[in-house]
Amino acid sequence: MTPKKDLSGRRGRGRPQSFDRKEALCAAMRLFWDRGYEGTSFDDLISVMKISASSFYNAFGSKEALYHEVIETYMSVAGGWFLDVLGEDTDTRTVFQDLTTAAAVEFTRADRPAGCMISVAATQCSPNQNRLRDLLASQRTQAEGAMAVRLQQGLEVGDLPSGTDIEALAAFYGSLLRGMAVQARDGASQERLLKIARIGMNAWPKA
Amino acid sequence: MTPKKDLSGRRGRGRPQSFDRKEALCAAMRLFWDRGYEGTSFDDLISVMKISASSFYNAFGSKEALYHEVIETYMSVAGGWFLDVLGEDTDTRTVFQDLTTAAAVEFTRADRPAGCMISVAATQCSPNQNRLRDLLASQRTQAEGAMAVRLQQGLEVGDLPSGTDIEALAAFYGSLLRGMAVQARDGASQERLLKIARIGMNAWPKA
DNA sequence: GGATTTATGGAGCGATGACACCAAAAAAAG
DNA sequence: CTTTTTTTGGTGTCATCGCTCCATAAATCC
Repeated sequence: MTPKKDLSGRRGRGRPQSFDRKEALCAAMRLFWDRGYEGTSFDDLISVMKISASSFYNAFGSKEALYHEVIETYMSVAGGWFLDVLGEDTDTRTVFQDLTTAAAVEFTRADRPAGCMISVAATQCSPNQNRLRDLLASQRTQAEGAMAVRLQQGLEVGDLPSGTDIEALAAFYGSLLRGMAVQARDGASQERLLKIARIGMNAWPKA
Repeated sequence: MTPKKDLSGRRGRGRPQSFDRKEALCAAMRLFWDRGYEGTSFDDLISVMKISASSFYNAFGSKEALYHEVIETYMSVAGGWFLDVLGEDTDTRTVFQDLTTAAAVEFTRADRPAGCMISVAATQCSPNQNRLRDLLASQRTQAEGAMAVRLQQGLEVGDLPSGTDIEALAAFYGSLLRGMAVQARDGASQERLLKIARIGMNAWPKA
């Protein structure tokens, strides 16, 4: 019988929100991106979001609910390049070349935390956070699935040698991207990542 | 003027330790490996180590000191295969082929947590743990350095085309291994990792 | 205007985190 | 034996965690 509070920030009757929901969400994203879920404390969150504890729960429900929203935001904003590149209208090899070089660039942007928020998140965590870990793992798997789909198209069009193991190739590029994300977190430069990307393309199947 | 308590478990005068230090260390390793530093609570630790809080501090000093010991243990025990393979007396390509396939095997052993404890650790963490994060990052860098050394030897012996960018190649295989470690954590099978390893060897420089 | 609805500020809560203290226990040294 | 040294069990501490409650403020609806 809970009336299911509306958290989406719609305008209506009562007192209006005194902060910008999207801004707060982005601030939270940066912090989660940098420190991970467990490494980000509640107090630090409301501090960078510039809201009070009550406003926080009123607007976002809970730390975990906020994190879910942040992931969605990340996927559509900061991680949007991924699906964009996969959707490019060129041959399959060029798509993956662009994918790896774009990763090198995106993982080392000065205005954002290094690496990919999803790739490096919650590979180890306390048992309380197992649900979150599984969610992130499934996001990673989905990303790989999207690559596999594009590769499959390439196979059908003849961009790849028939008999190519699509799943394996997707897994390879998935591994490479995740590894690059970790390297970026460890401080690797863009040039370094670009070199890795270039070498990674040498593994592209020969005709 | 602190007398610097001896924590190494030597035998001497007083009451003897009622537990096996190495066993406790290995139990701690498994837990840290599985859950990471911040994800592992003190109470869980002393529980799997089967010792009391006092014994814990008496024998290991602190949670962080224990973690450092665990890392050393990991490097010499569970991660020993890495330097072993790098030290193999064969041509450079075979060494790296063995390295990637060994990683696929070691990352998916049924008797241990999946992936590499160092590769997947503390890429995101709270500011309190920045020192630990930097330590782990430097361990990862060192591992890559060891690969670079072996590649350089290969270059000098003629196993690699002259002009090969050694640092970049080491970075590539470093990325690949880290990515494989994350995949393993996400539940990838050994077969899958072996395929990734095989594809990764296609990136090996052509003469 | 008053009633209603929603957001805010501030104080505080229970649980858990890592750790400290101390008296008792168990060994070697004399 | 006594003394000395070290480990152990049990309890307590202090900070932080994520979260809740409540009175008040600010908007809309009638």
